[in-house]
Amino acid sequence: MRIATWNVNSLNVRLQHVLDWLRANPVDALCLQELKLPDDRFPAADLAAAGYAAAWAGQPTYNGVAILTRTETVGPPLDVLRGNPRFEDPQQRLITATVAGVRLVCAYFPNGQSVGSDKYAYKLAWIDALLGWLPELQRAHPLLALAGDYNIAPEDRDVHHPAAWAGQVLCSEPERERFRALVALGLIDAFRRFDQPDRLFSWWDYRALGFRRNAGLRIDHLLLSPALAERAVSCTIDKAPRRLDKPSDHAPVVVEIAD
DNA sequence: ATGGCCCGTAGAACGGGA
Repeated sequence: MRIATWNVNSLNVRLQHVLDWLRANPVDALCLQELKLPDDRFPAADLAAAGYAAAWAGQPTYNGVAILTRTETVGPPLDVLRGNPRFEDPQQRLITATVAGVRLVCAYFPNGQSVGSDKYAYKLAWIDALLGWLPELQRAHPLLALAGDYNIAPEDRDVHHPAAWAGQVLCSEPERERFRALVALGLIDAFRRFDQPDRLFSWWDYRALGFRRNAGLRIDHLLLSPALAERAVSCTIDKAPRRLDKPSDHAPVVVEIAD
């Protein structure tokens, strides 16, 4: 099966890009972040017509996450859970479902704005709460995937200009420590299991010709439990949608898992 | 050198993103 994650920066604006991408890349599960629409405006009918069922958690203006599943191959998302049961949060940033036996967590980590800000403190607390919840999930689900926009570039090689980003939000040591804490729980960064080109990122700033200059960061990740990681056969970042008119600033990340 | 865009809500700018 193939699992993908993509921050679409408004599903309303990007619906056609998602439909086009799914037609060309009929993954079995697609995690979406930054829907930026309330639940009653989620385009379930358009996705169903394209062969995808969905579970979503939206809100007006900000955040919002969804898990799409290819009905023909894996059926609808099962046992859907919104949010983290250990963290009361009005911001819709987490949705979990079972897809073909895999417990799939779709996450939109907080951005954090700037180191030392209130939003940064919220980011760290949010991640700590996720770290608190994951062991329970791991015990119940040997096949576990944590997919999404982490808003963390784990290492300097995930940053186009490490010196300029040193200590800044997305690259600060407390954030990177938490990424390593996720790995220390026993989760594996699917992307780094394989040979990858240098300077391949998943996000590029809209400003200053960021994509043209490849001024990007790798902040969208798929962490897999060992039982899943040992079955992974590839992990790729698809830059093609970033070249379209009115693109999302993020590219999809795809992992293929052997049967 | 600096800052450079995009989205939603609004009904003009502004908060937020990263």
